[in-house]
Amino acid sequence: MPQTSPQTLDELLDRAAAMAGLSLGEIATQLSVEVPADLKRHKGWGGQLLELWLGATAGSRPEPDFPHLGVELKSLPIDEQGKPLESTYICVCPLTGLKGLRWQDSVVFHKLSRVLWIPVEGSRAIPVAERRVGMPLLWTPDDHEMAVLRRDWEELMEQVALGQVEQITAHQGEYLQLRPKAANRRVLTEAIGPEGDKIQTLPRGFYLRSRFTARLLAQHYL
DNA sequence: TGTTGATCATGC
DNA sequence: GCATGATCAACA
Repeated sequence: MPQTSPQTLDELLDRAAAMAGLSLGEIATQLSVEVPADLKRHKGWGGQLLELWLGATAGSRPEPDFPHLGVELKSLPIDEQGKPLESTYICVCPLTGLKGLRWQDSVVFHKLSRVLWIPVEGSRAIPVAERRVGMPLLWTPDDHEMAVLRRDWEELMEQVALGQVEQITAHQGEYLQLRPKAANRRVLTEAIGPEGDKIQTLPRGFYLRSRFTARLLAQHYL
């Protein structure tokens, strides 16, 4: 089924729809991929399985998974009630070279402009191979969502630009939050300091709160 | 029990 | 180290 990249949006959506109802084990078998016993040491396994099936190409580049279609793919782990179990990682947060950076030029804006959400059962009570894939949802933020995302982004980025990145907490932001994004707490990257100087700090990433993705799923599926 | 801060794997 | 894919697990 997979490997080649979908040429059109319809082709992508068809492939995604064809996955709905299948278990991760069934998909893995068709792709000749081994299923890990748990995800403790394979945290991105599910997402990468979906990428492989759907023919995503972007790899680790900071661009949408399907560049020619302008579509970002996100797997969304859900519980037995269909509610997201986790926040959703979007992209790293730039910490330097921020002069003149506008919302509409940001990676967050571009990645969230069109997202193909694929719910996947994520409860740890369900063996990984038995977790089922749900109906895909192609989503574009409506005006309200976009306005809130923009406000969150602008508030966070203003603090970053002002050298206050280390004062930012994951409590901030209504839909978007800024949290550590690194292999571990010893990782350092360059950022702007309080005096406009250069400092070394933990890399941060933008995440979508699960209460936001929960709202999104409820709106479109209920 | 929900969230925040920390962590794991991989490719380049 | 940075960017991708995320989930883990301690704590409020």
